[in-house]
Amino acid sequence: MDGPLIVQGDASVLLEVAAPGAGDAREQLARFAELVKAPEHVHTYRITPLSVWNAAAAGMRAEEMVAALRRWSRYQVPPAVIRTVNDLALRFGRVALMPGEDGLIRVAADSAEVHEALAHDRLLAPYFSGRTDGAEWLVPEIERGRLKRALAYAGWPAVDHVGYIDGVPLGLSLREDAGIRLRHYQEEATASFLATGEGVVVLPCGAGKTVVGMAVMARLGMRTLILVTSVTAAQQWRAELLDKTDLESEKIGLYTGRSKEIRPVTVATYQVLTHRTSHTAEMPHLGLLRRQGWGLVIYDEVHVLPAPVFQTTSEIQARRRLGLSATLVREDGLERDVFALVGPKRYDVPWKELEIQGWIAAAHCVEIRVPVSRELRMAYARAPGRARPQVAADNPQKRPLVERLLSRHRGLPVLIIGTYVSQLEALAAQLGAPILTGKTGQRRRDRLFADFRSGTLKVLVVSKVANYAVDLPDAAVAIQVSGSFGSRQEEAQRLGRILRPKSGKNQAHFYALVSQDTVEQDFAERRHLFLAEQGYEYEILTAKELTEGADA
DNA sequence: GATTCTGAAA
DNA sequence: TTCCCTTCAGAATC
Repeated sequence: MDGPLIVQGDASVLLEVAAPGAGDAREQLARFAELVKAPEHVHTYRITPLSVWNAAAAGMRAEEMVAALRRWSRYQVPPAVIRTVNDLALRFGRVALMPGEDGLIRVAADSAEVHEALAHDRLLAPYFSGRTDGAEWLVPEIERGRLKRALAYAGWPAVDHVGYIDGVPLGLSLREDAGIRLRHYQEEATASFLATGEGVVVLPCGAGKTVVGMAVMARLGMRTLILVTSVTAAQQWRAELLDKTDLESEKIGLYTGRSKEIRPVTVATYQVLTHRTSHTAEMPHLGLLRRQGWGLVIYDEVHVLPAPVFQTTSEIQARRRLGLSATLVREDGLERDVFALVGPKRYDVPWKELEIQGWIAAAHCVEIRVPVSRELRMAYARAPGRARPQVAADNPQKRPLVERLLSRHRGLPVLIIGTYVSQLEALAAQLGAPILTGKTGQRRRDRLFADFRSGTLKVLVVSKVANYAVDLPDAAVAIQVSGSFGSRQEEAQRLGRILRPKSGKNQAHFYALVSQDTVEQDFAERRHLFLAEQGYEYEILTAKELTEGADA
């Protein structure tokens, strides 16, 4: 009677963090349930259709999910929850899409009941009004994507056996002679993607997602379109391709605002694809995605894939599609579109596991509750709701704590990260550290990065550029002095800045400074979700405890 | 032709 | 709910 899980009838699951076996329980639970709350002692997970389907797509069976609940549950698992898990997991794959003739695909349910359910679903009616062939529906191939999306929203995610068209052949291979080898998890990720030809591979920052992309390209040997979030990321993909594969430089093209090269391997920004001159104008570059010849489309950072790209993606279901991401979490609720149109999750690995194997650094995460002076408390109370986050963040009592942390980690490279430029500018001036914001020109950026990398510069203050700048050097310590509206993605990015393996003790430190009893504390709690999801424990300290602890 | 600036969009 | 960063195209400048 001391299991770490409490499974409730509404399909929510409570995890008592300190209970024996909590670590193992979480690892198994996280494969098929979604974390929705993560305060100190009891974390709340929810079993959702999408969480179960993604687990099923990644190879987890219904019995394994039920067994995990039974094994770790403190009390008897409610039968309704077992039914829910079984029902959801078994729904995945009850409907199959198969190749047909005359530009049609066949849609088959595996039983009369499922067939009945589909036939009466209003979301699906538009697709099933045409021809049928016995127990199967015949749907035009062009509807393949929209149908899959509708099926996912209707609760019957389809397994797609229609197959893919091959792109124009393109020979390339990884430079194995130069020591470019796949790590075992990269090998597994590549294999699980290639077993189908669509889907998402989830790996932490710094774990070599691009290598998985290149391995897939090499095995397929076809022209490839790679979609990325920024010009810098595009340049990095090209550099990586040149470094790790035998592709010649003239076969790689960059398609951005500046250059419009279309080559056998083309790296394009999402932005250029979705750019339009006015609200109503069409998107002149979106056609790049539809061009003939691509045998593979890679969606880098698929968790930020913009909505218009989904639409076109639904039209190219006959191409192989690989999504790469550090997290499947989206803040806009389009997870189901990623699932239906790019594909389900094919592979992920808990960050903690990579940490144990030494592929990423271990992270010590601490939230420090900073007291709020009377004056600030008054200003906070008077401020209109929308101004409060900034008032709360801009707490002068954070500065001595930052200094404390700096002296504790003297000699290590430290990033001080925040949201509000004015706060950061003041802090940088007080600490005598240089600051990098969006306004900082590329030349100064390069110089700061170089100094930071070489170690002549130990402390760098950065604004939200830290969320975007892929060329920002890694650090061993991150101190977050303000964060925006509880974005889990942001937390993931910022933690990713310190996770690259360290020489010596493979240990990184992440501090979040939060004004006590303000909205900042609520935001922080939401952001922790991401960390807790990956199995990181968050230590919560008061400012007093921090100062006393530092002396010990 | 390359660089730098601008506003708009997201 | 915000603020921030980035990108794009087009125009101006050398």
